[in-house]
Amino acid sequence: MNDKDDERPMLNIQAGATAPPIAARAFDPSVDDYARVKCAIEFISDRWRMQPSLQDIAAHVGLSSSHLHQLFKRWAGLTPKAFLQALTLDHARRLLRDRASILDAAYEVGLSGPGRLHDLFVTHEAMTPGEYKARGAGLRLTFGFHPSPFGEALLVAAPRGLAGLGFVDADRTAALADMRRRWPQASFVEDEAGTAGLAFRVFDPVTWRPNQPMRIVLIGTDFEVRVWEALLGIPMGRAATYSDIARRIGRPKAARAVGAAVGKNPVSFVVPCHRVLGASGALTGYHWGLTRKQAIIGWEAGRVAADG
DNA sequence: AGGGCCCATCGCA
DNA sequence: TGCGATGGGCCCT
Repeated sequence: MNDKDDERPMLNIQAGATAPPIAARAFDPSVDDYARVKCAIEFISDRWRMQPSLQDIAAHVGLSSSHLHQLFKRWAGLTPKAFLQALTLDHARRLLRDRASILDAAYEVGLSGPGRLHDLFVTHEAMTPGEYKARGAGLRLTFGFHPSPFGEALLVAAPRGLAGLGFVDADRTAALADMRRRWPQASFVEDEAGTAGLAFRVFDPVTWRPNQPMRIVLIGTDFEVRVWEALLGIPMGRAATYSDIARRIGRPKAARAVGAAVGKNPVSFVVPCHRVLGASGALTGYHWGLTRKQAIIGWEAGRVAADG
């Protein structure tokens, strides 16, 4: 798949952009610098959920990116980017609290059953093995692009329910190609009006109600479907590790294979593959970009806090 | 063959 | 202690 990893260190050090404000240095650099570093730390702590770029932070404290980078590192001992990641990791670890019992509880309720608070209710069905092997032959899929809190989303609908959800980064073509690759034999028909309602429901938490669950269709191997079903048991605002999922589906040593299956989840966001983390709490990977994973996690943290 | 992994170990501060 | 780096095992496509 096209893994566009947007996690490159984002240091745009242009030759001309490095000149610090000379006037500011003239009187009391240390006090001034301290104030700026403090300001930067507060800024990052405040809005790590949005994953501000180095430039955002620099602009906020009134410095060039490279100057802030150097200054911050000198004072805080690590780069702004590293500091942001530390905050992020700390938050992710908190999400993992009670992760084992979370999956157990979900199982007792019945996967995706009613009773999970603050989440999109989902009923799912898997395609038959024959349908899976056909790679979508004879399957009519409609698709449409719609705005979402995480960039433009591509929704793919099968007659029985939502079959695919992805995101647009550079161009729509790439996102659509990604979906076509999953079911090469299926016919794809653009029907924006047809998928608009689905998109609206998926991304507007106000519309999430147990009495009208979201219907999704899971198309994959046996193993993959079991993994995806297990993902539906992780409540919003919580997280599990790859090995937790492996244990949950009765393959305690298959954590790595679980990782691969999670990565192939066709209905991202609705099947919450973003709630699976490495054992250390690190985010480790996301088909639609790690930054987006972070953004979704942050968005959910905000939702949970909002109606706490 | 090679992954969105994990655990044990081993060096460094 | 607490990290980062490494090596070997593991299991599904």
